[in-house]
Amino acid sequence: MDTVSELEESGNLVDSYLTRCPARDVLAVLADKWVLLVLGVLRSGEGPIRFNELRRRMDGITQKMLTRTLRDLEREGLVRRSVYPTVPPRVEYSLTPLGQDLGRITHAMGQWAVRNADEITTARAEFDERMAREPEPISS
Amino acid sequence: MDTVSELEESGNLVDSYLTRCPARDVLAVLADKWVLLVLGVLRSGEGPIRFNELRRRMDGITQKMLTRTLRDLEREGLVRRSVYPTVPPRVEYSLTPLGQDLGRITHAMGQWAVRNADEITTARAEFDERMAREPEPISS
DNA sequence: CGGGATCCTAACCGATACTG
DNA sequence: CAGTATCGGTTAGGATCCCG
Repeated sequence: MDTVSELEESGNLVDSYLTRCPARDVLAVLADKWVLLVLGVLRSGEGPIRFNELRRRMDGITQKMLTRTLRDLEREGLVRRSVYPTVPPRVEYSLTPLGQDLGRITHAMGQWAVRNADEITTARAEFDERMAREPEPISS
Repeated sequence: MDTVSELEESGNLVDSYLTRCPARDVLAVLADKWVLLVLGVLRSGEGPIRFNELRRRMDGITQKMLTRTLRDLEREGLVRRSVYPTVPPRVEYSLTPLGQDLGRITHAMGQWAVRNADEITTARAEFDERMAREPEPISS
């Protein structure tokens, strides 16, 4: 019962995350573009991924942000960090079962973004052009 | 076959939103706690919702952020804004079909956060305590 | 009622340099 | 390789006042 479509049925809990509560705090942590991307990369591979490999797979992230994001995810129990004290050092990251569970949902979001990117880009352009023509909202 | 290049050459599906692209830009917009919450509130109701009603349903958001978030979502074609030039003014917000589609996924994220909030809170506490006891990472 | 316009502060985050 | 530490610019966003 982990799929999005099945989860969608459980509307009984009636959005209890909309008010200030621990669940909403969790949601606030997930609402981060780097978090979404890191989860995406980690779940896309077959096994653990090393730090710089991870970084190479994510165009645009700085070392600082990747470190911080991984640390946060590890703290939340979504990512496991394995250190092998060799030289040079070797640190591998992978998703915990909890992280894999969440990864299914974030991956669905990513796929949704891919599918609808064009439509959204178009909508954005139309909106901007409407605003350019009608500086003040006209009441029809 | 451990390397990325080999994985890519083998024709494995690579999440196309992980690299810089329009889809990733879309994802970055969705990666916002207010966006997630607004979508959650809009889809929870049965019909259009007025501005202050929306605000009341979301504990903690300021008028400024709600206005900006709604404007962004309208720009992306996810939210429809209907103005009735009565006095006092009446402005109603609702999800477009595209917004409803996305709302199913974000709602799944919200529900996931509700289900796993306790586990994450616990993991967080354990992590913090481990860091307090082991200031330097121990290789074991 | 549904915002817009300002001011102002905390935080974010990139860039850079250093380390085991 | 996989980070930590620090500086500094930019911004997010809260608080407040105002308006049609």
